[in-house]
Amino acid sequence: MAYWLVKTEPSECGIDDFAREPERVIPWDGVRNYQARNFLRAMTRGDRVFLYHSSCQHIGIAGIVRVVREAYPDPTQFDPESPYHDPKSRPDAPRWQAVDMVFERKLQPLVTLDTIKNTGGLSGLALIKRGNRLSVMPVSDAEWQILMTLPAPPKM
DNA sequence: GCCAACGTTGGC
DNA sequence: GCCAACGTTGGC
Repeated sequence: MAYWLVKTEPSECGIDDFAREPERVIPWDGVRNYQARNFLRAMTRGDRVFLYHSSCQHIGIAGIVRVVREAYPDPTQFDPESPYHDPKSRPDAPRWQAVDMVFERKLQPLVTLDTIKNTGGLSGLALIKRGNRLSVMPVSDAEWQILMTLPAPPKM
């Protein structure tokens, strides 16, 4: 089993969208970056995934979801109505993949970006590398353990 | 809203 | 294959 981190804007699909219907299977689609796609392909059933909220008021890791279906062709790439439509992708050679996720738990309080940046042992996280834009990335066992055992973020 | 950093595109 | 232009990401 492996660990991952995915970014999302909570206004699109945040941890509360998972928590609201804990049994619901939510497709993780719309990834349109090759490196991120390759990480999606590497996910296996049962992998745990940090859900990171970006571009919002409370930036940070807001919860954990779990992979329940491994990579399959992302249907949105073939849907002309979808904002993720990719006219260059062909059904016999799909470019993009999706996985399915379910809710596992929220992290309260959320692990803020500031905490992540200022905690030892996390400097290898792609999330905090300079200018990083990767929306799906691996998290090592050690990094996962650190993030799961963090004390409450320090008062500023 | 700003803007730095980045990935992709397309002309050559 | 190069690389400038462009659109997007994402923190601030």
